[in-house]
Amino acid sequence: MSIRHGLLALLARGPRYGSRLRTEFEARTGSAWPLNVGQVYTTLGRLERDGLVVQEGADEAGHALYALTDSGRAELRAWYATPVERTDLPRDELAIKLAMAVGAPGVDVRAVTEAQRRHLSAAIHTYTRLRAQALAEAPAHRDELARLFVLEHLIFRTEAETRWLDHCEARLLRLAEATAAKEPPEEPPQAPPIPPV
Amino acid sequence: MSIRHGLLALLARGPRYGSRLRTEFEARTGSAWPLNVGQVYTTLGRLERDGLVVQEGADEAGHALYALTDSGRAELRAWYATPVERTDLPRDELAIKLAMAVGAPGVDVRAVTEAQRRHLSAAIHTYTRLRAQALAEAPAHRDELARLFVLEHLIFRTEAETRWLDHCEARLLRLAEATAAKEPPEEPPQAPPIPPV
DNA sequence: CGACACATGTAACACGTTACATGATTTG
DNA sequence: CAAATCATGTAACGTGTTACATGTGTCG
Repeated sequence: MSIRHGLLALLARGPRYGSRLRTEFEARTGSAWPLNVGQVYTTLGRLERDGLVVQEGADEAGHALYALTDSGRAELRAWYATPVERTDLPRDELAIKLAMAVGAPGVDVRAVTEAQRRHLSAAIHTYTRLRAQALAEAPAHRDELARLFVLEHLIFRTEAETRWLDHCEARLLRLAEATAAKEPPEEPPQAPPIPPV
Repeated sequence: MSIRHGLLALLARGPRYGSRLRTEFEARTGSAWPLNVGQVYTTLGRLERDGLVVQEGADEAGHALYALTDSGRAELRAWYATPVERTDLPRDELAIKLAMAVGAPGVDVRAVTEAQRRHLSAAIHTYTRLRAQALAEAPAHRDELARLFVLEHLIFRTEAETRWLDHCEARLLRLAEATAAKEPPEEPPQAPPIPPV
């Protein structure tokens, strides 16, 4: 639902045509998440279907303009006002991969984390370079600032992921040492209950 | 694609039936990302369609068993060996929301971050409570450990998001003070070029 | 004129998700 | 026996995504 709301947000500045929405979207997200042009039109179609947007009139240049409806404005207001729920975060692939790797037959958890860590390192490097460059040229207004925020979001997230990997490895090491003497039992008799979240 | 690979990973321990796969999946992800049973069957169907899995034989109890094919094993090996690419991370809704909120008409960025921060706070609280409880009862093996990792992943990520919000607010404040004297220009003449990532 | 970029769609598909429809088995 | 639970599907939909088909300018 990110694209839907992103487009609504851009339309809040006034009517826009499809191609321009793509440009502005990427200007703010800094091409961290590139947006296919076709996607804009399909999404606009669905927004129109749901009554959040109407196609009305045209540009001086003849571009087909889309504008918010009252419902659209209401939806947008609600989006800003409501925090992103913990429950609608998408599944994190890395977390799932590691969760599955623990104790899996023929899987070297260390190799998995190692490979991922290298990748994260490279990513951090790229991000910080971009950030320095973004900061150099006056992080003044609007789009530049938005782009900087997105970039820093990626940096914070990547750093956290790196620290998490370290943490997991450390715990695995400690556990391996602790159970070095007595051979660990192969299979627990029953699956333990799942704690509610 | 997380579910596909998650199921493949679980099948690496041996043939399983659908309902059991769901139980084991949630046992490892700690119900952070609950999995509808129906989803297991639809996904198994698609895995079978793609030749990564075959339905073969039955349980003593008559449960229909699914097993990995060679392709399935290869796919799984590739999954573990390849790091999660930066480019296939899903769009982050919070990042997009903030990027859109910057300088948006009639939007109080501060209110947005404030609401989100409250939510993150509550989440951290819940997570750490669960974590303490998980650590208390011997974080011994397999599923328990996996669940702990997932939980800690959520904690690290949430903390990072909180710090990021702080960071954004601080920057906004500084910027507001700096431009308090001279009124900021409303619209930059041209959209700046998008830096490659 | 030909190449290129811009602008607008649309068709097709993948995955995730839920709701519903059935059997079979257990248990009060 | 009735109710609850387990197990297995399937139908239907939503979003995201890409590939393709055009038209319309512009510029060398």
